[in-house]
Amino acid sequence: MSQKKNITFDDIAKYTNFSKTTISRYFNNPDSLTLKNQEIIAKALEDLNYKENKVARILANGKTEFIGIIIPTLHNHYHSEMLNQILLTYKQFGYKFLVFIGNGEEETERQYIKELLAYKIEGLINLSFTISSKELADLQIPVVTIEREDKYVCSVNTDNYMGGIQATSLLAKHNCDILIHINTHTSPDIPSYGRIKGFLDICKEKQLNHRIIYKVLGDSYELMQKNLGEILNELEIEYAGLRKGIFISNDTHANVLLNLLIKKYGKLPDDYFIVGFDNSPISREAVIPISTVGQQIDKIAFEAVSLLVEQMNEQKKRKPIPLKEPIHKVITPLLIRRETTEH
Amino acid sequence: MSQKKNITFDDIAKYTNFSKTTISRYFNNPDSLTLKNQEIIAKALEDLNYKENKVARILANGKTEFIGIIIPTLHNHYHSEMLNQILLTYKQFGYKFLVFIGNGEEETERQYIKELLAYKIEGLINLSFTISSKELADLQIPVVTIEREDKYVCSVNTDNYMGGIQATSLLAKHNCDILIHINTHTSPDIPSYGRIKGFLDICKEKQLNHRIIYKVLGDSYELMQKNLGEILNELEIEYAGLRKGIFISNDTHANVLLNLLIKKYGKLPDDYFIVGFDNSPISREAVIPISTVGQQIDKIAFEAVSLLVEQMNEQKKRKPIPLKEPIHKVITPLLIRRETTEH
DNA sequence: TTGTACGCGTTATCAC
DNA sequence: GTGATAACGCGTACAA
Repeated sequence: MSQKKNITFDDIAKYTNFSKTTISRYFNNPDSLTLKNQEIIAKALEDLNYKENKVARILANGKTEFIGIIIPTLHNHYHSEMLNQILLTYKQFGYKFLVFIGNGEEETERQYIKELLAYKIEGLINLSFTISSKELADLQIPVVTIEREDKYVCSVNTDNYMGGIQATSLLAKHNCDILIHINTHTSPDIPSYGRIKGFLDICKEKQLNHRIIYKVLGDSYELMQKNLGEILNELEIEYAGLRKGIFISNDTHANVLLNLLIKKYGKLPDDYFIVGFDNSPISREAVIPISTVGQQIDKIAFEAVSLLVEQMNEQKKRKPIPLKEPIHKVITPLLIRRETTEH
Repeated sequence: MSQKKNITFDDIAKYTNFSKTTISRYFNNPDSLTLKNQEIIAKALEDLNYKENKVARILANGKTEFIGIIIPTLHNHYHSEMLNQILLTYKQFGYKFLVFIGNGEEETERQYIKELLAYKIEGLINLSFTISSKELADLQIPVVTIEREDKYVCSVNTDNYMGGIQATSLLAKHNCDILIHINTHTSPDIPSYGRIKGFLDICKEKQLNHRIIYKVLGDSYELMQKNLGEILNELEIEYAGLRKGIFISNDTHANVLLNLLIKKYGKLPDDYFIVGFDNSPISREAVIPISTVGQQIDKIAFEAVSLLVEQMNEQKKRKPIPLKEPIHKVITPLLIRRETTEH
């Protein structure tokens, strides 16, 4: 009925008395046609209401312009904003994104990667942490990881070490008697380990009294409250009367800690100084705006796609020269001072 | 060099002395082969390290299994969580998602849709509000919209009217002297208009003293603070000494309002009752957990994809029967009582 | 159960 | 500047 078949180059060729080849050239190298003929074809496209079919083009020239993304989740602001910024690069680079949520399930993610390869993605951006960089490197397509183990593949990461230094230095500047870092145990292979190292290095360099509390705080708000409540009780006893500088794993945790203090004291006590990490919305939206170390997500995303595009372009050459060593880019974080350190 | 060409059905056919057809059948209808031959082919796939090429399959059978998504932004929790839940449906339905961030730019979004059509998406999910449902209906592919004007296309929306009723009833139950709804002006075509209507209907039904304040609160935290500060000042004067029940457009705004009150009084005054909307993380993470109306994002996402899948399946039949009328599904919101109403 | 031949809608190569 | 023809890799009547 009205379900007329799609218009193809053949139809246009017949309609205009050109050959398919010429129609193709109209799209890919219009200058090789006379202006007049360009107009004729342009009109034919209008008349017949032609719609391009990039699937056929892919099969013919092998370029999908697809980038695959594996991301563990979108539940937290960091990940959703990163995806946001990655997707926005379409405007600059023209690559389309096929997105999968990995959820930390290794076998599932392996399956997703297989599916992505079946769709002939030209490159992969991986934010998930389950699959080793060795395995990713074996995929034989350009790969860029963000903020995860990256020994064998290209990556873009925040300069976590610098972040740790910034946060710790800020606390040190306030003459805290004890500097405390609250975090989970982290492997030195993971970029975020740098935060711990930065904290330790500054403390040692300045010979500051310090302590690291390793604890898994949990996924739910209730668990975080419980666990941080316990930590807080301990700190209150152990360091009563001392100026406490606390550098905590992220802003969500910082906010929980802050709320516990506010509930107990009605305000942030003068002997507490808190710095979070991420510059996530909660850090501004908290009752008392929280000082934090901001990751430049837009830059990270842009660099990741750039790095991938470079490699994908290399792949398209007749004799691609593979990278000898993976490239690791590092983006400086920004220290943001708010009221939890400047009261 | 090591860049040997991709293995195709032809290679496997030669290797196994079957025909291409048989190899194809191995994938699409394995039971039509003897078990022994299945094993032979399976082994050959291993030996040659075959990787499937779905692009070629698309060209041959026309099924891309692509769904396009246009989403205005991922900056707020509602949108990123919706995308999250939509992407997760891959496990159930197998459709892959091509995602574009529209950013509210009409012409850009039109461009994105064109690109999606060129990749032969089988259906489109639109969360953006710029392009009219009339225009979307003309695309000639199944479309489902979420929480936007939907006159001419299928949609899934929260039952905003019910949400308005829930929030207002909760405030009414607390014997507020004045019920206030703070929102931006909303067209009756938009689902969220139901919140306003629900508020009004309950107020009229119960003959409650009420007022709606229409105001654009702004995008930045600072602007919201300023605008809500002004509104609050006015309320404090106008309704001094009265029990004020405030139903406000969303949890972010509710939190700003709450923080303003806490800063002024050190606690939430007894004569204030606040209900937000969305059940976004901030509503639990606020100093005083905020009562809110929670949208069931997981259900909305699932229903949206289901609805789309049904239509896409219909399209694949020999004689697709188009829907006479667009289907509009409605998901009930959940009232969540927290401390801003239960103090 | 298996094979032959052709189609899907482009691009690439080589002619003219 | 333009055209004929062969890829690209798989699905599918139809035939055997």
